[in-house]
Amino acid sequence: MASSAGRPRRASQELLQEAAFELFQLRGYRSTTIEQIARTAGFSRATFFNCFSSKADLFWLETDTLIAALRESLDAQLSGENPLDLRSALLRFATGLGSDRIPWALQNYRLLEASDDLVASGASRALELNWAFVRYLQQGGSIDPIALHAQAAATTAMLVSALLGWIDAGVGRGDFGEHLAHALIH
Amino acid sequence: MASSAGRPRRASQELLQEAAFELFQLRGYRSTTIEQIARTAGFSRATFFNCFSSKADLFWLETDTLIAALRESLDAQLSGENPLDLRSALLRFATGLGSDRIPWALQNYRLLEASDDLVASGASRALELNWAFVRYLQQGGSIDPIALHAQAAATTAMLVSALLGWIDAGVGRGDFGEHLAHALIH
DNA sequence: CTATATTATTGGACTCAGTCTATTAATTCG
DNA sequence: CGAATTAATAGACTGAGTCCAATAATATAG
Repeated sequence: MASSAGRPRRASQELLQEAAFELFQLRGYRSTTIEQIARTAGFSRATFFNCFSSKADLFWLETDTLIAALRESLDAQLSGENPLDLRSALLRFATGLGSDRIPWALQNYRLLEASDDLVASGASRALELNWAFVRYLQQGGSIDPIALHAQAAATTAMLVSALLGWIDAGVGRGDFGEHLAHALIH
Repeated sequence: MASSAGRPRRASQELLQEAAFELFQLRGYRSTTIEQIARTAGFSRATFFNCFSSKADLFWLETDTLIAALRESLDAQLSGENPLDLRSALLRFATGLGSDRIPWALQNYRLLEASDDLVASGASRALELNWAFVRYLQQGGSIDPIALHAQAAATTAMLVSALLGWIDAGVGRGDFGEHLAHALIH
């Protein structure tokens, strides 16, 4: 078996992330160096780059799995009998979403302002969502491609806007689905 | 007079930009170093940072003046007698816009994919537009703030989507206003 | 038990962006 | 001519990200 050969793994994304978030809260994202993160977790800088390809990727770890879940949910819709329209499919996914499943990175999204690489990597996540929505709309009725891309982009923007607004609402915020329903016009 | 004292300026943003775009087309954005740009224009790396605070700022120079023009146009609307709604105000601005006034950077927006700092700086331009739209909508009717922010975000996204689609349409593309009218739903 | 293959960890060198400081060069004004 | 002012520059520094060579820890084959 190939998985049990060679020197066993000691480092993991989770261990590094744990150390990183502690330091981020202490000194902020920007002034926390990769060297510090790695050493705090008990590893070397080189090992950090065995687990993550950048400091920003570490930041988005949990968010990426949430996005993957959303994409799977959309795929499941499409392969079902009567797929919902995009708006309804998003609302269904959002309704099941408790405050406790929101990634640390999203809860602390204000950190984004502090660093260029965070903005860039955040934007690339938004673009990934956008492509998923484009594909979803393409499966539905055949619209003018310009309008289709515009609608996907609008949906992405409204989703992100709603998410950040919901997070800003603080601990007393209700269900995300309800909040999203207000934002997703048409 | 303070403007005529001291050593006269030789370097300018325009000179550096000219050299940069030539190199970008030759070797791409990422593999063109600031040192190369500065030396090609006949200056030192240090002087580059007297004119631009980053490599990305150089890229967006013309685009920033276009955005400023749009913002002025919106401000003029708001201070007039009967301000148009946001959609109409954007369409009016877009209609006067010929292919020749599109910045080099936007025409070559595919370079964005090559580099993180370009994505980040592009995203910050989009956010700037978004804030302008938020302010514009706030002057109009008083809507639910969630819906207002969502609509501003949607408008920003549709505008960018339409712009890139229009650029992709190539030399035969018609007026931008017409293209934008298809994308700006509701 | 020993040799070997395999994989993880590490150190170190390198490039480039961006920041900062001190120095030098070119000009105007008194 | 000298002083003040401002531009250009060199050079050192930090930190991200890449790359490679060396080493350490395991499994397995002989």
